[in-house]
Amino acid sequence: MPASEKKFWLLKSEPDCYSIDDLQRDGQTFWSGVRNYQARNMMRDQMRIGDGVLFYHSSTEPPCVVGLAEICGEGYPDFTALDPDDDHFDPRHTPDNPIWMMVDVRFIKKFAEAITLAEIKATPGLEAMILTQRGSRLSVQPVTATEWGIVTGMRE
DNA sequence: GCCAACGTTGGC
DNA sequence: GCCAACGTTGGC
Repeated sequence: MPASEKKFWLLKSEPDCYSIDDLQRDGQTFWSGVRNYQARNMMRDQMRIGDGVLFYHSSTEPPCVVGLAEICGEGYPDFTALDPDDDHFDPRHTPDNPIWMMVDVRFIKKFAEAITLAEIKATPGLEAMILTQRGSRLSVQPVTATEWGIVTGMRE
């Protein structure tokens, strides 16, 4: 796709649940279990194959961006919502009326040294990143092309 | 483990 | 449709 159409995202995951090492091992995965409407809407309406992804580990010490990935499959119903035994089961979600969506994500690289949240907060140009905003809990966040350039440039 | 911030739920 | 109560997230 033309560079101007490429979008960028930050995806949070608790590494105990699914880490960058898991993604490196698997090559690609489905980004299931998102149960927030704002995040759902972005996955359903805006993510396109080839979009860039900052892979972020949350609830770690320190929390950090640990590598890069890309969108390799566009929004489709999250089948984990159908499974009563799954933590993310939602009885309102049915095959005919799906509520929750997921995308596919492909591994690109793991940083030799993770970029900590503190480092990001201290970097000029990243003051407006959603990640650095107080109280920001969104697990799927848009990242501007400028922010993407600055963050990825920190480990080149 | 604490707790601020936020999203969701449900009574009215 | 308001809003208090509740549950969750996630940095610290």
